[in-house]
Amino acid sequence: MDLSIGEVAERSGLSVHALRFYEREGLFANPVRRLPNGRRIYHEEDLEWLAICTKLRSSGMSLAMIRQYVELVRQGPGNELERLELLRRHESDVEAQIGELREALDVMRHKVRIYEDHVARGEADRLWNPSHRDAARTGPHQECRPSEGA
Amino acid sequence: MDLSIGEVAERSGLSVHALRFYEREGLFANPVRRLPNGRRIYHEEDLEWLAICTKLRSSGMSLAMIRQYVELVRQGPGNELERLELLRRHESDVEAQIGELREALDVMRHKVRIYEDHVARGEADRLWNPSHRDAARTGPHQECRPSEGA
DNA sequence: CTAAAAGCTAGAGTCGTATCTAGATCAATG
DNA sequence: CATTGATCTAGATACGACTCTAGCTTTTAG
Repeated sequence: MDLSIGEVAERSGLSVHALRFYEREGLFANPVRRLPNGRRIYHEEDLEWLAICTKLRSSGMSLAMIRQYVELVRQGPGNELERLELLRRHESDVEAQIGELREALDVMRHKVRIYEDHVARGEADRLWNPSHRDAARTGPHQECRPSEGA
Repeated sequence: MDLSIGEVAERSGLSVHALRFYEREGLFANPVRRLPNGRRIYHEEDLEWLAICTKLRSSGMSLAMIRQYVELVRQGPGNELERLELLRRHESDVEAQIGELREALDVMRHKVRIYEDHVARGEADRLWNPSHRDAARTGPHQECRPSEGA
């Protein structure tokens, strides 16, 4: 029924340190209660909440933003539009992130293909080496140009 | 022809501080030369290289990994397979990142839809508020469950 | 000629997100 | 009962990636 910090750490994947840290940072939806001896007690709902937090974290939501969200939730009903706005804001952040990643991926795939071609043809050593700038002028330079990559 | 650190900063989007920092960290493909008075001089190739670096950075490649790559490039021809391996490694990192982001996006879209529905129906205040745990037992709880989100 | 702007170095500070340490207490086990 | 392990607090430390400061020299504009 009641969970110790150690159990929650194990089941949430967060360290006990991180759990105490999250608590100090005000990231728990409901306040963490204590046993008479001062030890923290958690419940299943806390684990569920932590699962949400780690999902949001994994999408790059900052602890500060999670805290804003938690604060809205703790204020109780009536601010759903604000919560919605916050989520939508992060949603578009994540979409932008994905866009950037995909772009970088394209660049890298292009690089990889160039290397593969040249390695396959045994011509690898004709790739431009930017530390020998001359090569860029005298030989073919398939490297280190923004259009082609290094 | 020759570019000052200020010009490079402006055109690369990096600060002059960051440029000096990158240099200390060994992230330049060719060593940064100096004028007799000690000032750094850069060239177009450096800008091109920086553009690549910022692209890699934007996909989350660490400076350490960029440095590894630079070192391979500086060693000259012969290690193309290592470069390839490094790029492929990061490529799959990025793919994994995109996967995580998409997952988180799904979760959030689900949350957003729940909020929208309830707000639209004027039933927003029946969403579960995790700081009043009773509500989770007495009323309908469409919130803060890992399956449904908060 | 002077004042502002740009550059230099070495090193300190910042921010976010944890993680670890020391020293104390409490709980469970042989 | 004594050890071991879990927990507590407060505060220190780490790490990545910058960012800024102080104090000095050089360049440029008026």
